[in-house]
Amino acid sequence: MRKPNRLDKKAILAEHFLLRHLPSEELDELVRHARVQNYAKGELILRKWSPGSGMMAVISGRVKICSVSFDGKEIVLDILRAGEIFGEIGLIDGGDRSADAVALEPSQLLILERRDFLPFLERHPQTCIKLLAILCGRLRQANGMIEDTVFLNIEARLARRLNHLAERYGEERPEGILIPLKLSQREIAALIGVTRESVNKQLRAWQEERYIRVDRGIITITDREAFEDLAEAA
Amino acid sequence: MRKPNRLDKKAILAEHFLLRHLPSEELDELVRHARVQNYAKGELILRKWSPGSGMMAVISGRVKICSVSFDGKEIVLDILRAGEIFGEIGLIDGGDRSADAVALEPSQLLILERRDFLPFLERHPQTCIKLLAILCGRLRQANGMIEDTVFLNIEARLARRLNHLAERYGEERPEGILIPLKLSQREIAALIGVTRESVNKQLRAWQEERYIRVDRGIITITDREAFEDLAEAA
DNA sequence: GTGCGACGGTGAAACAGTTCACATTATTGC
DNA sequence: GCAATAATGTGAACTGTTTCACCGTCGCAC
Repeated sequence: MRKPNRLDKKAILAEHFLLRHLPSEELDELVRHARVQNYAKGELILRKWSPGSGMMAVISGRVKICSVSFDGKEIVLDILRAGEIFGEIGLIDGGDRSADAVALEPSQLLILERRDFLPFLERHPQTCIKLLAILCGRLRQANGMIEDTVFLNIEARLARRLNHLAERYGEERPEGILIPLKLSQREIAALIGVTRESVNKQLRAWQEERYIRVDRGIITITDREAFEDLAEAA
Repeated sequence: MRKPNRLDKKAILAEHFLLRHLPSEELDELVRHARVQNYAKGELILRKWSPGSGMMAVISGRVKICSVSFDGKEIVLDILRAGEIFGEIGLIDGGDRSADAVALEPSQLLILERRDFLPFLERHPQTCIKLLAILCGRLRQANGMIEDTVFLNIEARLARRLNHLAERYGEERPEGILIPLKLSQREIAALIGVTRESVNKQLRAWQEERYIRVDRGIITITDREAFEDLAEAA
């Protein structure tokens, strides 16, 4: 992966939702401070509780935001792809990281430091408001996750999560909607906070019923209707 | 409860964390639009999924933010007192309400509408950034709640929640730290998403062990140290 | 190719928490 | 003050999920 120069960085920033409306000179100002960094597959990008001050944008690759309990259980709060940002909480309140971030693939990130970005925010209320909107989205997602874990059993939770992934990343195929993420059953389990055995049994049952097809870890939802019912009911 | 006049409203707004730094004329501008409304105990203030556009600040009383499952189970996301705000998500992204809000006591709220406040935000980056900080706090809280429900058993979750309440609202007493909220066991159960029976048994066990004292629904943590251990361990 | 570690599959046993049923004690409204 | 209603207390049965133990298979490294 080659090192991007200033123009590349500007193009990346200009494309991002958060900054799309900014005039060229303003972008230049940000670019001067933006840093690009590469991470290997499996590499820890941010560690929970570490002092955090920057925000990252994913240029390429995939990053999971997760948290691990003292006894090794893992919960994945989100999986991010190119064009998405994370670590914005540390950017804004300057507090410690609230979760780990791990590269799921070789990934390239763009890093904006608090000391550079905060003054910028003060001068750009529009950007500030967009950031507010992003945080609102996160909050809605988090609250939904709380409700799901408290209200629903494994079957419904897994169905909902697969539906989410399908909506967000799904690709239409003759046989159904394909989720183009290679996820192990262990990773899927961490997405909803259950054991991989439970996920295994549920996926197997759904394959029996022809609701889904699984091909080397890639899931295709073949009976979309049945699946939405599952996600709505208890 | 008498109706506050313009000066009262201004005083209320001026006191609020979010707006504390604003010059007097700016406050006047907000006051012109701010509305005050009273709610009876148990009254529904906001309904989940309803179109929401305003933000509310609690002037007096107590408000719970909660969500109810199709089969009647309830989860309480937060309990707010005077000086705190809620509904800011609808204010910012204009989306539907993400939870119910219910008055736990006769409560007086101050309401700021999206159409009035959003333009104001654009002209006041400092206020915008403070709002960002508030959302970050909410997000940290929500993520913590997800971790707790996935990682911890009832004992630890309840201990942590009581510790939180103690830190946030607690009053020092000779016999320990008193949590000055009158909460039924059912309400406490909804705070951590379990049944009231489970809460009852746990509270009872802790009383046996002299970790807490309960007097007509008011809890006092008498052995603070033992309690922090409980909250830290699994 | 061979070995090795990760992944997927599966049943039996254990367990945490819920559900249910009912008794007792507070609180509230009239 | 008294009935109605809500809150608390508690044991027994039940159940969804985890834990554990084990097997076979796949993919990759050397």
